[in-house]
Amino acid sequence: MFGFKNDDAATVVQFIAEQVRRDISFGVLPPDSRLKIEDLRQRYGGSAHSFREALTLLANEGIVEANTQRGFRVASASQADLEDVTRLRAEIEGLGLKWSMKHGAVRWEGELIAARHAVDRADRMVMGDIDALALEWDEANREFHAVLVSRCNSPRLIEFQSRLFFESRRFRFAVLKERGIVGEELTALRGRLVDAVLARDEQQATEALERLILGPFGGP
Amino acid sequence: MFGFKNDDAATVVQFIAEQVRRDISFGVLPPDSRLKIEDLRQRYGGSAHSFREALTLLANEGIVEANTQRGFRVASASQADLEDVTRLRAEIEGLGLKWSMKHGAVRWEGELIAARHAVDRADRMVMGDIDALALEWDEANREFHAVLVSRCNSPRLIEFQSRLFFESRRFRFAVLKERGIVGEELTALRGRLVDAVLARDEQQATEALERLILGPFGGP
DNA sequence: AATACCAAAATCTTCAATATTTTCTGGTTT
DNA sequence: AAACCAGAAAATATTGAAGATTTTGGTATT
Repeated sequence: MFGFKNDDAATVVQFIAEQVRRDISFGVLPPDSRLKIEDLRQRYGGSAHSFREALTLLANEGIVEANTQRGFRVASASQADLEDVTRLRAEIEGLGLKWSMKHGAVRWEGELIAARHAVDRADRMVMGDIDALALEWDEANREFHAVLVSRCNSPRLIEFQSRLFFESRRFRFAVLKERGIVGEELTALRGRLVDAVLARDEQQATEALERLILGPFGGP
Repeated sequence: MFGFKNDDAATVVQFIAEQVRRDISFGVLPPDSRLKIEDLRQRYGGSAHSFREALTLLANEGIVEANTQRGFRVASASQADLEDVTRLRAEIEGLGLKWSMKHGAVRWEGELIAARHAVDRADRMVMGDIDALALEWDEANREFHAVLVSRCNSPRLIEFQSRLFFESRRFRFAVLKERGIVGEELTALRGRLVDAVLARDEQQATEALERLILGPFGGP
C-alpha cells in the first residue's frame, strides 16, 4: 500500500511518524487535540498497529502525550513548555558547541560556513511565501544548528539537541506565521556567532548562540 | 494473561519493557545480542505486537538498537559509550543541580538528606549480597540523583537525567560485580556534596557531584 | 575463490476478533 | 436541581493468524 514512500522513511511506522510530526509542527494538529487512531487511519492510511507504534514513538519524542488506556493527544504547548525547551536548547547547544570547537577542524568550519550561507538565504526567501517555504526554511535552520554540535563527539548530546529542535519547531512556526521571526538582527547574530567560532572565541560564541536561540521568543 | 502484573506497569507493553530493561541492565541480555521476537515471547510471554512496541520504546531510550528490517539487538556498550554517558550525566546533573539550588527550599533539603541517608545505608549493605541487593542499591542511588535535580523546574532536563541514569545502569552493575563500586570515598564525596548544597556553595557542589559521577569509572 | 541463485528464516504489515476500560446516557433518589 | 448509580455505547488494548517483503545462508556454477 505504501509503495510510494518517496520520503527516506524505510518503514511504514517511520513514514507515519514523520507525517504526524510534520502536521503537529505546522499546527494542523493543534496542541491538546485528541489523536483517535481510527480518525488518523482515515487521514493517513496504515494499520492500527502501525499507528500505535508511531504514536508511542512520538510520545517518547515529547510532541505527543500518551495516557494509558485513554489514547493519545498532541502534547500541550504552554508558555512554560516554550521556556523550558528554549532554555534547555540554549544550554545543550552551547555545551555541544563548546566541545565541537575543541575537536572541529577546517572541514567543520567549511560546513559551518556553508550552512550559514544556506540559512541566511532561506531567511531572505521565507517571508515571501511563508506557507510554502516554512519547512524548507526550518530545514536550513536545523542543518545549521546540527553542524554547530556535530563535532562534539557525543552522540547522545547530538540526539538530544535534535529532539529539542523538533520540539521547538511548533513554537517557531507559530511565531513565524504570526509576526515573522526573521530579521536583520538574527542574521547579524548568526554572523557574529560564526566569526567567533572561527576565531575560537568560546565566550563570544556561546553568548551569540544563546541570544540567537532565545531571540525570536524572548526578543522584541 | 497478564492478570498478575504486580508491577506498577499499567499496560502490557510497559510491563514487557520494564522486564527487558531490567534484564539488559543486569547483563542477562548482553550487549549486541540479538533480540528475536519469537525467542523473547517464549521467555516473557506477550504478543509479537506488544513486543515490537516495547522494543521500539527501548530503542528510543537508547538501550536497544533498532535496525530497519533487521530486527532489534541490545545496544552495544563500548568504552566510548561509557564515557559519553558519564560525561553527559555529569554535565546535565550539574546543570539541574545548579537550577535546583536556586528554587529548592527546606522541603527539598529534607528530601535530599533523607535520600542521602538511604543511599549511604544501601552502600553499606550491598557488598554483603550483591546479586540480591543490586537493584535495591541502584534504586537508592537513582532516588538520590533524582532529588538533586528535582527542583530544577525543567521537566525535560529531569527526563533526560533519568534516561541517562538508566543507560548508565548497565555499566554501574558491571563495575559493581567486577570489583565492587562502593567505598568510603564515595560516601565522603556524597557528604561533601550535600553539605555544599545546604550551604548553597555552587562551586563545591558541582565539583563534588562531578567526581561522584565520574569516580566509579574513571577512578582507581 | 568468487559469484549467482534459490530456499529458509525473520521481519514487517495488515485484517479480524476479543477483552478491557472509559465515557456517555438516562433514570432514580435525595 | 444536584448527586448518583447502572447499563449501553465507544474507544482502547491485546492477541492470533496470515500475506508480503527483506534478509540470510547454503548450494551450485563459473
